Amino acid sequence: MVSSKDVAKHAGVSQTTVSRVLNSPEFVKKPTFDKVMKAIHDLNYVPNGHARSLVQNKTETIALLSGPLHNPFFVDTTSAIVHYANEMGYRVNVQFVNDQKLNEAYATAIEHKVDGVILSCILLDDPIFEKLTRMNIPFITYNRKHKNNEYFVEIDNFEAGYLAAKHMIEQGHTAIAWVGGTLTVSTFNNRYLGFLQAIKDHKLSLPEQYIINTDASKQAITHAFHKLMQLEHRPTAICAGADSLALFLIDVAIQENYTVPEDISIIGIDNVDLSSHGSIQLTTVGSISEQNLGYLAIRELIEMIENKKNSCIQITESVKVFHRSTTQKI
Amino acid sequence: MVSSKDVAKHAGVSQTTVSRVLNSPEFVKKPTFDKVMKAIHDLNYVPNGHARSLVQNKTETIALLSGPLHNPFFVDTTSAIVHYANEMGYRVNVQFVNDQKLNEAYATAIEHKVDGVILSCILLDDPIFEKLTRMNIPFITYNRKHKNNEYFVEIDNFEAGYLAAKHMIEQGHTAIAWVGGTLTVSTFNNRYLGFLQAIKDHKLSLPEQYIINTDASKQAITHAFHKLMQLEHRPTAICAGADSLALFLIDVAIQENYTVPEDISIIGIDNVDLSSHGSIQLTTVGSISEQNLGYLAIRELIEMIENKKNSCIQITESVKVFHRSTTQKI
DNA sequence: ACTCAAAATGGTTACGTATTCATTTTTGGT
DNA sequence: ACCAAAAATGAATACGTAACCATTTTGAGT
Repeated sequence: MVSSKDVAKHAGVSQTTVSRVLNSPEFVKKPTFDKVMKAIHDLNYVPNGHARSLVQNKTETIALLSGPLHNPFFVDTTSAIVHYANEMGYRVNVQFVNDQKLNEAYATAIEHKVDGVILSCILLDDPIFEKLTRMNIPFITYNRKHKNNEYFVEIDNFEAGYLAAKHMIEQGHTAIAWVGGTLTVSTFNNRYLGFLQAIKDHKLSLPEQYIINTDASKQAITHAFHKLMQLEHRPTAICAGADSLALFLIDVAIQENYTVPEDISIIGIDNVDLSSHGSIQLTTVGSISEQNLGYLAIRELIEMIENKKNSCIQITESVKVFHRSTTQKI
Repeated sequence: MVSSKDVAKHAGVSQTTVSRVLNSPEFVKKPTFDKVMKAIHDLNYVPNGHARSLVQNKTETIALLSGPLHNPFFVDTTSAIVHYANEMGYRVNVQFVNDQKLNEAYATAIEHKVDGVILSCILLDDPIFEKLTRMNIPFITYNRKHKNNEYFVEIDNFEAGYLAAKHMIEQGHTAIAWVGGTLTVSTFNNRYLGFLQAIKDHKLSLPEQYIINTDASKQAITHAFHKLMQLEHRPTAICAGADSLALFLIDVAIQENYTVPEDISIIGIDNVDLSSHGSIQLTTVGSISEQNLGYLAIRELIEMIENKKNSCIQITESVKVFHRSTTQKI
C-alpha cells in the first residue's frame, strides 16, 4: 500500500508537507504543491481514512441502526437519513437490526468510534442509552424512544392511535378491531393506548378478540386477519398499528378475495410514501410536517455533533388523518 | 478515551496480554484472563476498530454504492446485501448515489480501505473499474455492467425486454409503447434492444412517438405518460424499462382517472417484491431464481474476498414473465 | 548588504492496536 | 530436587496519518 511517506520520497519532500498539501494547501508554495500533487497522481496515492481517524479521533461517520427495509417506514427514513448525512459530509454505516441482534450491532457501531449514532429500535429500558451517554457519543432515537425520555424524535403516537379510531368512528363504524405490534415497544404501546382511549371516549364496546398485539411478521399478520374475519361478529374496520401492518393486512385481504374498503375498512399509522401510491391509497395517520422522522433525527444529530449543544432533544410531531381510499362510511 | 494500555495498567499486566485476552484467549491463563476481563468491564473499554484496521490492513467492511431507495429494486437488493453481509460478519457502508456524485462516493469508499465494493450503478466506460482493479480491491457490479464485461451479476436484460414485448403481443396488443431510461446505461439499453427485436420479429409497426427513453424521475415519467396518451393513435400497452417506471406510470394513470389494465396495459421488468402486493399485482419480467441480484452479488463478493479466487464472475440470470393483473387481452 | 519577521518546510511524536521476538514462569519426568 | 521443554507473559515495533515544535528559506525595509 502506498503511503504519504512514499509520496514524500517520490516528490523529494517530507511527509509533513504531503499532509499539508492535502489538508492546508494555503501554507505550501505553488511549486512544491505541484510536485506533491504529481507524485500523488503518479503513485495513485489514496490517504488512509483509518490512520486519520486514529490520530484525529473523528470519523465523519454516523452509525444508523434501522429497522428492516421490508417495512416501508424504514425505507423512507433510511433514504432521508443517508441523503442528508452525505450532503453534510458524513458517511453512514447502516445496519438493519432485529431486536435479537441489537447488542451485536451496538458493539460494532461503538468500536468504530462513529461521530454519532441514530437508532430506530431502541427498547424502553435499553442499557445502550446509558452506555452511549457515558461514552459521550452523540445519539438520537427516532420512531421509538427510551424510558429516560430524552434525545428522541417521534410522532404523537397516542394521538395517532386516537385519531385512527376516531376516524373509523366518524365513518360510522362500531365494530373496530386493533392489530398492532408488541407492547414493549413505546411506539406501539402509545398508539394502542390512544386507540383504547378513543374507543372509551365514544363509549364503544371492544370485545377482547378485537385486540391483537403481535409481532410484525407477515405470517403473524395473516394469522391475525384470519382470526378476526372468522369471528361471529366480525369487525367492519381495522386500525393497524403501523402502515406496514396495514399494507400486510390489505395484501392478505385481497388475496383472500375480500375487497378493501367495501368488505372491511383499514387505516394505518405513519403515512409512508408508499401509502399515497395510486394503487394503494391507504388511509393513514401521519405527521403534519412534510419531513419524515428520519430527516428530523439526522438533522438534530448532526447539529449535536457539530455544535456540541447539549440541550436535550425532545421532538414530538403533531399528526393528522390522511383520508384516502381504504376506509369508507358503513 | 480508554485504551488497552489503560486496561493493562489497571489489571497489572502488559498491553500485549490485554490484546491476547481479546484475540487469542486460549493462550492466557484463567486467573490473568479474569483479571483483564474485570479491568475491561470496570473501565468500559471498547477496542478501537480503526487502530485494528490500520495494523491488520483489513476492515471487515464492504462499501455498497446503491441506487436510490425510492426505486423498489434497490430496496430489495440493499436489504438482501446488508443482511447477508452482516450474517457473514461484515459491516456495510451504504451510499445512495446519483450518477453525478459518483466520483465522490468512490473516493470515500476507497479511502477507508474496505475489503470489497459492490456497485449498482457503474457506467459503461467508468474509470472506477480500472482503478479498483489496479488497487486490488475486490468488487462486483449488479444491475448494470461495465464494458469490460467482467465481475457482474445481472438478469438477461435483452431477453427481459423481448419477453415483455412478446407478452403484450400475445395479449393481442399491436400498439405498444416503450418507456425506458437513459440508453447510456447497459441495463436500459439491452432491455430496449430486446423490446425492439420482439417488435421487429412480430412485424409490428412502431411509431417514433411510441419510444420514450428518459431519466427515471417521477416528473419525467408523468410527462412521458401524458405525451403517449395524447397521441392520435394512442398505445394500448406500455412496456416499462423497469418496475420502478411501471409503478410510476400506474400511479400517474390512476391519478389521471385511467384504469389499469382496462384503459392501458402496463408491464415492468425486475419483479421487485412490491410488485406482487395485492393492491399492485404488477405484471413483470424477472429472474427465474428466487434470490435477488443483490444477494447473488454479495455472495460472490464475499467469496472473492475470502477465497481470493480470481476466476472472473459473469452471472446472467434467466428470466420469465410473471403474469399478474396490470396487463390484459385487448 | 544586513536585519528581522514571516513564510515554508522538516523532524519527531502520538494515536491504539496486533505482531514478533525475547524473557520469565510453570510443568512433568527423572 | 533438578532440568528441559512447554506455557505464559512482556518489551519493542509497525501501521499511516496529523500535530507540534524546530529549523531553514524568503522577502521587505532600511
